[in-house]
Amino acid sequence: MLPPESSFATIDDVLAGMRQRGGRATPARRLLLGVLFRDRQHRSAEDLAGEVQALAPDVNISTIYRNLEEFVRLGVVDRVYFGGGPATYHLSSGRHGHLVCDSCGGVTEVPDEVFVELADALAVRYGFIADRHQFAVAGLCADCR
Amino acid sequence: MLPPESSFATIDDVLAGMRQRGGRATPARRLLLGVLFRDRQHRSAEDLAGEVQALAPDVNISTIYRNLEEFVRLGVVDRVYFGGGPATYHLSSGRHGHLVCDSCGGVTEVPDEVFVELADALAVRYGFIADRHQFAVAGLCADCR
DNA sequence: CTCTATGCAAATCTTTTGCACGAAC
DNA sequence: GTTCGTGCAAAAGATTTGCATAGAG
Repeated sequence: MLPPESSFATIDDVLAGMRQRGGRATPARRLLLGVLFRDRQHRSAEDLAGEVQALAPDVNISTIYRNLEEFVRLGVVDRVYFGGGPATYHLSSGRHGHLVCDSCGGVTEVPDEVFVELADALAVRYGFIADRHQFAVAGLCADCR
Repeated sequence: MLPPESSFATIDDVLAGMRQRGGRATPARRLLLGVLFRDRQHRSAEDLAGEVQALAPDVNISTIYRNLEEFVRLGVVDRVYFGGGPATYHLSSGRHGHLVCDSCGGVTEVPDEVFVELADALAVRYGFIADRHQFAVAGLCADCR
């Protein structure tokens, strides 16, 4: 019943997946994937662009956006919106939720199990299928309250 | 233990609250409150501006933003961010969560009870105090799946 | 050689801000 | 009369798009 975990374990896996769809393995994609695989934190498109540009200064941010979009479609990357700020992206790893602190902006990842009960209740009572990759709860973290 | 429900039942209640803080009861505020009280749906600042401007065409959208900000601070209005779109605002009514459909964009309000269990679990296990006015879960609604 | 991806610039959309004037108290 | 609120215009931040060209297959 659970949807499968991402089947892309390496950068070349992803690029192979893109080629199957008629896409191409470009240096910009390789670099962006390198940055995404190197560190699984939640980063904005601008952050990611900065890290890619440290390696290849003329990769444009519009290329970053276009490729992130593509990776999200492929299921390689999750996009999560926190509050009003920019979207954040991270490698689609184990299903998890996000606790976003309104005060310090910090993000805590919490395992999926915590949300199972809620997700089931929503399914049963409202016929609503929660997207478990996008769970984000706003509030105050332990440090800030 | 539960924080109190909003103590502003009418437009004049709110304006009185503003005066206590050294603020003023202006026509623009009265109109915006009128629009907010008339219909408790979730609307963007632009939507609200449109409805106010139908009554007073030269109320500027920056005034709408400034007043919404003020109302949020006062606890009169809740601001909720859905996905990447514009923030939505609605009168701070009974505590509730939001189910946002990724497909049709519809918003379903669900009573707070559904989230109590999760909020308690987050508090106990992570020391995280969830903001119950901002609960928003993304997924697919009953109609769209 | 073909067609996709990229760089660059400009456009779009949402929200915020500076400033001078008008209005509430 | 003060001080706060407003309109207007401009700025700011995030993201998207058009177009000509470079480059992957």
